[in-house]
Amino acid sequence: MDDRLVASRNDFVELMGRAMEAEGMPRIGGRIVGLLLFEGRPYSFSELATELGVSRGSISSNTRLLVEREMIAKCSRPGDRQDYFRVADDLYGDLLSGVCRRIRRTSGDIRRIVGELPDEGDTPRERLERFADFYDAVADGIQVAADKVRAQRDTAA
Amino acid sequence: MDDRLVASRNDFVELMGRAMEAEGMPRIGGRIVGLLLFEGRPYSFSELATELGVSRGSISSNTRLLVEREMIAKCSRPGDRQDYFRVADDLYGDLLSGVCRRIRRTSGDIRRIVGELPDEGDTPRERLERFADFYDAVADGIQVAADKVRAQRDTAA
DNA sequence: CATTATGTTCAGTCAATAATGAACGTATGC
DNA sequence: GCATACGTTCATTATTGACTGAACATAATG
Repeated sequence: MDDRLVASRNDFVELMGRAMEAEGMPRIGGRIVGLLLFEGRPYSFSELATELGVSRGSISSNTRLLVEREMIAKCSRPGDRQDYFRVADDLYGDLLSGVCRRIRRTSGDIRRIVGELPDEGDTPRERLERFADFYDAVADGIQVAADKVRAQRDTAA
Repeated sequence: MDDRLVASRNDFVELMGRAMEAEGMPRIGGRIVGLLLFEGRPYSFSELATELGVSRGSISSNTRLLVEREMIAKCSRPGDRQDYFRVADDLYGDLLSGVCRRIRRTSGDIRRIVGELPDEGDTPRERLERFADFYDAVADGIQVAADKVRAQRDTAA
């Protein structure tokens, strides 16, 4: 393979690793997604381990995590015992939905706390409600974006 | 202070601590913001340390970080040497702008890598461009939300 | 049945970084 | 000038969580 292409690929894989890390997930998870995205074809379990130079244990736990979050999908091939992985059909939409869910969980937590505030006295009820509203507004916005992405994909297909 | 109110406050402070941690910032930073938001009044440097039960060193580094990110603001009082802190006027908008900036940086990184791909041959150019487009679309959406939040605040005031 | 391929689990290691607290510089008030 | 209050810095400690690799379970293959 072209040297420059390899260099680009490594850059991209590392970039995705760091981006994933910033989202609070293991770096290797991002590397896996990056590799699959860059190459645009399924990779086998062992291929992932050798290509990324990480332990099989890491591949096992990270692919499981990524499949759970629907960022990649497991697929198999007739006459081949290995597990293969590819990027999920709706990777973009699912990325957004995940962010969305996290935000809504936080807003829900805030509202739960507000609900337990004493009724009388000087409480921060209104301030906290506005804060929760803010979170929900952001989640709404992202949800719209996710729907848009899905619509676009469905039209293209 | 009412016991239940104290309990709620601790819950909220801890919630903000964890939320901030999820955003890749120190937990204490979130606790500071949570306390200021809940109480709705400025707190002095020492108050923050004693109230949150953390070292003065932590208060120093975390308030600096939060001021840099414009999530809180330093304010002073005539005839008082202490530093006081309050939530920033545009906390919400700045939170969103921060997220936005991070996303655009990633999309820029992707486009830089795409720009260095060899011209000919089978390259993932189009795939990666679509990925960068996705990131930008999300950033656009968040930017809109941030503007909306600012507009709302300016009307209310 | 022995061997090999495959993926999982988990105890231990390692690295990143948050938090502490003592030492320090500076300013204030007595 | 002395004592005190305030905030910063930085070396050290503690914590967290990713990663490894060996042991394991399972299934295919000859």
